[in-house]
Amino acid sequence: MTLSNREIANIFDSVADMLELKGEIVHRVLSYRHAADAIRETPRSLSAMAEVGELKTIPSIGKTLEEKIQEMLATGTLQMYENLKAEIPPGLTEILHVSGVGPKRALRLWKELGIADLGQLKEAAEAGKLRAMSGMGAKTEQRILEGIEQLEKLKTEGRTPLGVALPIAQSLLDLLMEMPQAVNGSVAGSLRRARPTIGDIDLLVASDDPQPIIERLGSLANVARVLWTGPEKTSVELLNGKQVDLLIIPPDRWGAALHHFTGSQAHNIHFRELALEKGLSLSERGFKRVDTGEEVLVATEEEVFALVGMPYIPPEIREDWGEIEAALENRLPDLITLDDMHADLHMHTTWSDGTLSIREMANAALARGRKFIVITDHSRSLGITNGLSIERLLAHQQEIRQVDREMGGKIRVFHGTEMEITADGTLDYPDEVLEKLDFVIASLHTGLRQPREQVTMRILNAINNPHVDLIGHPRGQLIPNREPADLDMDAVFQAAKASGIALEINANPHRLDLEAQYARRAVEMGIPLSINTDAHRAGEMDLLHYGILTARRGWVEPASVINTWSLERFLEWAQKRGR
DNA sequence: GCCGTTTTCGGCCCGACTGTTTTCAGTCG
Repeated sequence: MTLSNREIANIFDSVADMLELKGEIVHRVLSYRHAADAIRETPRSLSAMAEVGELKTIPSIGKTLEEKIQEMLATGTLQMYENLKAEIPPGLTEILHVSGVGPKRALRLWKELGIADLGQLKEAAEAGKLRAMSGMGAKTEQRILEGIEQLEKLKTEGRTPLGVALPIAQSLLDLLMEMPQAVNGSVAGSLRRARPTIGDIDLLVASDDPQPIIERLGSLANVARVLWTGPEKTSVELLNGKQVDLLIIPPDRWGAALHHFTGSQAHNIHFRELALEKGLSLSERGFKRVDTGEEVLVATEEEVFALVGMPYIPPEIREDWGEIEAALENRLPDLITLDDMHADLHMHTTWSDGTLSIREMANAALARGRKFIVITDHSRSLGITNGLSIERLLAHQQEIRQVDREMGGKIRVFHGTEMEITADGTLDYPDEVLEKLDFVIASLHTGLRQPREQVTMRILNAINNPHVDLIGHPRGQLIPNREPADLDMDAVFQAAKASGIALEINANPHRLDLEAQYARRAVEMGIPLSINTDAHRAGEMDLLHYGILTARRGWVEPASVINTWSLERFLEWAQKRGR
């Protein structure tokens, strides 16, 4: 059984933890961590890359780690890891992830108190045994207990989906920006980069008078308690348990601060190295000339980039996935925006599990400026959604044609389906039915936990059917708690490329599927993408921007997305696909 | 362990906060 990318990344992270506990130099530890992160963000399978000798094209993978990956692929294990596990109790790496416990403390907890896992740490802290150690007091003990609580909560609840955090953050920020002292404001952190899930909500406000703004946040209705407050920052916990960190920045330092707190950390490190090459040391407070020590304040992010000699890099792609090199060479992508979109090719009505009629959905789409839509109710085998029998599918078409006529050309309404790829891989409607439809989506909703070969075979079968135009939410993940299906994405992309089919970026914030790195790979291979809301009610049509954010993270330009095409071009493309 | 128009060795971002110190190590983002 070949190890997956995820499993290999997890082993590298464990190795990093154990090396850190052993007191290994920090840069060696970081090499393993960076490699683990890079592997998680790699859209191709390591085994396929190993076969063609391309492992070293992954950033942070050099000769040594390439060999270790090859060893894992060949043997299913890593001897070095096994040796480390014999030396360091594996449970000890768990307590390394408690906030307030680093490698030094973890090691001392083990050696001096015999604590080897999270449970033992909790027990000892509750019994007040930690404060006996030199350098540890009651406060540290308390902080560790809170850290354990936080970690346990994260395990049960998972991270916060973007679609939950962003509206909360934006509404809090709007309230703070009503203050006369607030000059400028932004969400920051992974939320501004639009990662699919985030930890804490980071807010930045520019002002010369922090206190009133800090007090305002603490007094808002959905704030449960103030966790901590200082002269320029504060942390609060919302009623829903989410933590919000607010930082107030002097307006003349805004650019540097916003850049710093947007990250990612990897982007910042790389960017600062470049700044140093230009004799500039960059921190969240601004630049400093290395030779004279003179401060150079930057009020806008544009100036931050300009001082290091590059154009503005949009926040969504600041992950150190090559954006800095691209900026230096003036080949940043012209990222897609919401304004580029004028079609939605995936939505449901009361014919299956939607809440509005075809007519109501058409009007809702028209009100949002869409020029054409496809009604794609579920197919017959998905009984729980009231999926359409062939007879109902044909009646469905009649009503759609009627609504399309009624709309008088203000918006075009087409007839499609979101057809099940059933558990045995057959498609839910025969070809002679599919060829009557304007547009066919095929999706997996069942059997997502099947073994890799089986689930991949099913999706390839759909891709290879000439009547299928789009694979809906290809990986089947649900954010934050359902993992994607174990698909061989290299095979999926190759088949998609060969068949000319499109792949979806499902805009629903619980899906965001394809995720950014896969979207980017698809574009690189010349596979068309389609960004759709999968709306079951009118309001869900307003979630389109999450799909746009995801596409932007994947370096997607408008031309790669069929929803940006003219009606004529879309129809011509769909015609060519077997009908 | 990675990486390279100041390359194959010697670097590897930067500052703030915390608690327990007696001048700073450890941790965090």
